[in-house]
Amino acid sequence: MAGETLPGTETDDRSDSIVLHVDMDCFYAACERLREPDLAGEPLVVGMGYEPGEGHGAVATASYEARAFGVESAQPISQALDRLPRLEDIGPDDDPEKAGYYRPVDIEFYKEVAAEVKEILHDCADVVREVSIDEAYLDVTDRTAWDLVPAGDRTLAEGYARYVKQRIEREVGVTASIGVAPNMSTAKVASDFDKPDGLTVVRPGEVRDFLAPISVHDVHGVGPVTARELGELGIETAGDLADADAKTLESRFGSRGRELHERAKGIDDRAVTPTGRPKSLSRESAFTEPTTEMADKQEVVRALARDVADRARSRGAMYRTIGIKVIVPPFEGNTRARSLPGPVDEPDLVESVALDLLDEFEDDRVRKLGVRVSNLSFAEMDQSSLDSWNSKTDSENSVSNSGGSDEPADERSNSDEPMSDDDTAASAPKRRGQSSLVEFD
DNA sequence: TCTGGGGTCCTAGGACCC
DNA sequence: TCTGGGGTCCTAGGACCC
Repeated sequence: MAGETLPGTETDDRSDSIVLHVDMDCFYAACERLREPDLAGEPLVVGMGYEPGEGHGAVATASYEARAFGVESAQPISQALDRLPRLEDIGPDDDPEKAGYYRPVDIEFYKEVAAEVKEILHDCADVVREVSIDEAYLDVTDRTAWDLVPAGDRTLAEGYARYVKQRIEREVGVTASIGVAPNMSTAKVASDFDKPDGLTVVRPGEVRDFLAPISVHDVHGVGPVTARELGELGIETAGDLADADAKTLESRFGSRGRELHERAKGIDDRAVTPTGRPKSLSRESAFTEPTTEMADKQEVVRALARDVADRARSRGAMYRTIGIKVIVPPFEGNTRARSLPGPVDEPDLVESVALDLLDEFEDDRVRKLGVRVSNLSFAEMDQSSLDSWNSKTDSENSVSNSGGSDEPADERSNSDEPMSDDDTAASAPKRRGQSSLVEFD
């Protein structure tokens, strides 16, 4: 039989993996400061809807200086302005030290900066899973080791992570926090442990002790609902969760319960896999004021449908399911969807199906509408054409295509992609809807 | 925290098939 | 046709993440 089964007591040889979780610090704000260095050290809020008369919108990223005033990610912009007025808006008697700078989300620019960071990440690891514009997992097992450096008590892995961190800062000019651990979920918690500009290393033997004092709120996959329910069971920390009865958790939370239990114990044998293709594409938009006007709703749905269809086409995606989302006050969501016999790329159909589904909500007051295509399939495109739509026009993440399909086979890591044969963003993106990825951190 | 936008995954019920 | 079980697909909703 094949060797390799011999020595370890562990059955799973992933337990000595080295995973980095790289999490950019206040990424949008950092990007703004890159092109506007005077913003350094100032309270800075990046978001939408802060201009007088705009009224609705939310904070995408607040710098730490702004957070000191109580401004937080995802906060309604009105609340942010209450806590930290814009410098432009304060009166002569107000203290300018208690006001801040606001900038609109400019996702295209952030993607450019992110692309520079990713280039470094791909250079530093064989497998990179990009989670979002500002976050990625790296499997660096083959690039470094858990061994201690010769005359010290630090690991080689720590040195390697420091090297990645420094390259990002030196070559791009923004900072990242990095968590190093034997698995993804622990690395994730570790990167969060010492933000900003942090580096936290959790060695294989230390995982459980490291996690134990962490609040369940900070366990990946635990949101407000689960945290509350766990609280009712007397489970407040990851340690409590790790010690909890597996059966109880599973009966109460289903398969997620088991997963959370494992995570809390520091067990996570998922391999770091490259970013896959998207499963759905959607676009949504909120009304300034909830409306019952069918004509208004239809107009919005038409625009969203066109946008989504454009985006699907530029990504080479065909869709089999078309759906809408209708949010009615206070904040109740409704979804409707229709599947087609086979995958299509037909913008007119997206529009007509979406409008059709909207009819059911003719009489409802509507706060927000969305259009979505899912059940995606991708025409075979060779990597170079993927890269070219990636680097020009239509706005999409240069992020998500780096993975092949699901087959692990195809190594494409060698040839540094022909990315740069980019023929100048020729056709101007017509009306690129300000997509706005929020960055929480 | 009265609430912006773009995603993922899971569950549960019903239809339908064998 | 009163009646068991397994599988798959579809829709809707919910929790969560960034």
